[in-house]
Amino acid sequence: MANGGQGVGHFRKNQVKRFGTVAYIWRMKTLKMRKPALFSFEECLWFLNRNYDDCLHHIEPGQLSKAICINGENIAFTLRADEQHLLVDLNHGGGDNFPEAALIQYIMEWFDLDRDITPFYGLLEKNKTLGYMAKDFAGFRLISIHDLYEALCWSIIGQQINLTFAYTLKRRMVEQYGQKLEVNGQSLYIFPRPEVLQYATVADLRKQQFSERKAEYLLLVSKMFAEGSISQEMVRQCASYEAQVALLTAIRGIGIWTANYALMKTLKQLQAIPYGDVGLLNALLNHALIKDKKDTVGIDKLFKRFKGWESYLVFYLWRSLSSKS
DNA sequence: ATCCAGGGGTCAC
DNA sequence: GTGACCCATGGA
Repeated sequence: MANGGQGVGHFRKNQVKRFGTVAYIWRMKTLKMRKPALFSFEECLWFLNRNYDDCLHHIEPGQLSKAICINGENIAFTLRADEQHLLVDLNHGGGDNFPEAALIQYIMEWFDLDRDITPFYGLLEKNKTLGYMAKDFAGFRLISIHDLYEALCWSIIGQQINLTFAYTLKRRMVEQYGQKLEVNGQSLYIFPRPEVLQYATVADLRKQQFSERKAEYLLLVSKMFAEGSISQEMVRQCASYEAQVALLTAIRGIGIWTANYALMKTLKQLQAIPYGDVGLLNALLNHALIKDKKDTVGIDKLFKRFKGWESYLVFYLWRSLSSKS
């Protein structure tokens, strides 16, 4: 936690709010985190808000709200930014031992704030075709998914269907099996725990329009996480990146794409490339960096120049698929 | 209607 | 290890 320790909290106000017949009282507190160089909150916020309906956060102009579970406790927060800081408004259901340090750490990891991405920008600027990204996408960061289970479920959901539908499926799953926090009149959801989802049936998920296979994959992964036959720590402790890929792809439903996606988004293995990803391939075609979708030679050639920053290149290429117009 | 979507398993060779 | 085939369903 490089900058995280600088979080300075102070009470802002006390509020009483009513939801139905129940009144909740909570304190609002604002933490300040210094923004690192080459970080743009606006750029990340825009990406999170692209054209999709993500049920795991709520966005309003200039701010981003999310519910998470820290140390077994469900909390919610809202992120804003000023010139030099990220501002974190805490919404908390009670108790004086708010896990501030853990929340700051969460945000640091969410937007990859601990990383000096100067070397990546050096590589970008050297590239004739992609150099524009250093300017157009300045401050964009690898936005992570903290929980490996969630990342794997999300990538299984997203296999071979369009993203709009994928987000629809995720919302159905999360609204049925996840937890909901009502904050400032807004519903914020937390991704389901495997201990809960493991008891769903294929038929349950089929009703939500998951395919039979996907339902099987999701339930298998849920059972494995619930019983501990796979865990984030287990993957983290693998001796090598290759061993991590092997451990994950040994699970039915997790292929090379899914494994790399999860390793990139959760463990931030920057050498992870989600091979075969249609978005990646389309971005490469758009930039005329490959001849066709089978041009693996062209892909290898490009990524070789971005050694150690492959995931960042993938993420920036994905970013290039959506335009702000 | 037709092709595509941020794939993966299975099976033949 | 490579390639053909199937799965399933919404979007454009």
